[in-house]
Formats: sequence, structure tokens, C-alpha cells
Amino acid sequence: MDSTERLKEKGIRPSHQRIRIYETLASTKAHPSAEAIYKELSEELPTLSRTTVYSTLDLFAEKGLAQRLALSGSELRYDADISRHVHFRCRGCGSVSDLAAVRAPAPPEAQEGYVVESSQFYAEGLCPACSSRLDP
Amino acid sequence: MDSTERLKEKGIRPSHQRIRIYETLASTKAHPSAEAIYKELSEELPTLSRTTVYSTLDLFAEKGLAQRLALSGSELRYDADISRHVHFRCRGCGSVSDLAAVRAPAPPEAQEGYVVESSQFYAEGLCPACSSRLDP
DNA sequence: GAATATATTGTACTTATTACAATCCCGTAT
DNA sequence: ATACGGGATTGTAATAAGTACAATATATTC
Ligand SMILES: [Mn+2]
Ligand SMILES: [Mn+2]
Ligand SMILES: [Zn+2]
Ligand SMILES: [Zn+2]
Repeated sequence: MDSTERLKEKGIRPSHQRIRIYETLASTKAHPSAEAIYKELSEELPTLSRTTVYSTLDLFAEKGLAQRLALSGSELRYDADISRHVHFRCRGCGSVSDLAAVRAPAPPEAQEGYVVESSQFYAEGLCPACSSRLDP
Repeated sequence: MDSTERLKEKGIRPSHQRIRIYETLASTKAHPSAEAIYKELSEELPTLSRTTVYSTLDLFAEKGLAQRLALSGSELRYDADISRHVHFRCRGCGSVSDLAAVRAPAPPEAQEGYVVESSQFYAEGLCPACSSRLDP
């Protein structure tokens, strides 16, 4: 299914900008920030505005087309893979990757009165590149 | 054991500011931000600087005297309870609380090359107060 | 008590994000 | 085909959290 269809499916009007932002997000495993996507698309769409990227990613997260990752580090990261999986953030280089081999815990059962809408499990430390560079 | 001893134990010189910041953090279940602690202590210590609060909380996190929580929401929260437990952030009021009834997953086994230093499991949604105010 | 090291303070700066108003674009009705 | 209207996009200005830095104050060692 193409990007346009995916957006429509989630009730998002498939403008040119939104399609390209979604395709950019879906084509990488880097879990980019809004700024990273903005930079990536700036050449191709010179009039693209940061505001559009921010509000579009926000919209994607609201509509369940992408997940927003709040890990340590100052910026929010986004992921077009909406399946439940575990993330890793490297404190050396700031990269975010999937820990595919780790089983993600199920969302916690709501306790009395709480409404659980989402959950995240993530780890931090050093990625392979940084651990060989810094540790030994 | 008193706060002074706890700081010494972790190799932190127990200055007056550090002691009061630790005691403030340890006396609440609200998981305060640096700003919240600064406001709380400002009356008692009128010359206290934000910079001191930020750097002290940072030091506590480095030395293992407190944990730093990066949840969704713009600011970092801190917790003097360093045991492994699950957190909940309310998107209505921004409050952060413990989900005491939920078992926290163990830190993921490091995959080839990765060095895992910490991990977090947290949920988001509506707290009891906000869910009764917004939902029904 | 002087010399040295560490902690604190205040200010300026950076960075990520949001608010907002003006303009643009696109689907529909005339 | 043209005009209308509402959502989308843009650019600028503002906010908020956090950091850098240099000066001052406080504590520790000699
Ligand atoms: Mn992922
Ligand atoms: Mn807690
Ligand atoms: Zn790395
Ligand atoms: Zn709430």
C-alpha cells in the first residue's frame, strides 16, 4: 500500500508535504527528530517550513501513523514502525536504534482510575561503535 | 541514615544546598523537575541559583543517588527512589506517579556490542483525577 | 592563616518547540 | 470555469528547558 493510502486510512489529508514527510520517516531506521526530517527534505522542498514538519509529525503521532519517542536527550524522535518494540539510545553519539532481540513488555494493566494510553520501554548506554571507541 | 551520610556514601560533598536539594527530592512522590525544586527551595534559600539545582540533580543522577526520568513532556523529572519501578505520566495535568502494582521489566540483555547502562519503562494516559474530569 | 580546590552564583546563550497571523492551496458548489 | 471556504503551509516571533562560562564564595589542605 502506498503512502497516500496509509495517510487516508488514518484520516489524514494526503498533502504533498505530508506524503514526503511520511515517506522520509518510513524509509529510515534512524528514528529521526523533526529537525532531521526538515534538513533531509529541505533540498527537495526548499519552501518547506519547520512548523509544517513539527505539526505533521505531531499529527502522525496523534492519529497513530507514527510513534513519538521521548528518550533521554533533548529532542523527540519519531518512528514509522508502530509495532511494540524496544529502543536504545547511545549517550555517546545520540543515535537511537531498535533492540530487536528484546521482547517488549505489554502495556501495564490500568490501575484503579488510571487510563493507560501508551507505554514505552527503552534502554540507554553505548552503541557498538561508541563502546569500542570509548571503552577499551 | 540521614541525608548527609547518603551523600557522603556516594562520594558527594554534602554542602548545605546539596543536602536541602536532596531532602526536598526525597520528601516528595511528585517526581519534581529542576524548576519545581528550585521554586520549592527559593523561599528558604533566597540566593539559591537555578544553575546549582540543575548541576546538583545532574550530579545525583551520575552518582546513582537519584534517577533521572525522561518521559514525554518537555522537562526532565527526578526521583530519589532509585529502585526499579514503573512510572506514569498524565497528559492532562502533567503529573508523574509510580505504578506500584506493575512489575518493572529487567534491564534488557546487552546485544552484541551494546553496553546497556540503564533502562526505563513508563506509561502515559490520564490519571484518576483527569480521567474523571475529562472522560465522562 | 595562606594556598588550593571545589561549589555556588548570575548572566548570557543555545536549542527544541510552540503561538500566531498571513497566505496558499484544493475540493466543492455555483 | 469561477468563486468560495476551510484546512494546510509558511515565516516570524516568542517560550521554555537546559548549558556555558567567568566571577565570587566557601571549604580543605598545608
Ligand atoms: Mn523503532
Ligand atoms: Mn518513582
Ligand atoms: Zn554511539
Ligand atoms: Zn492528571
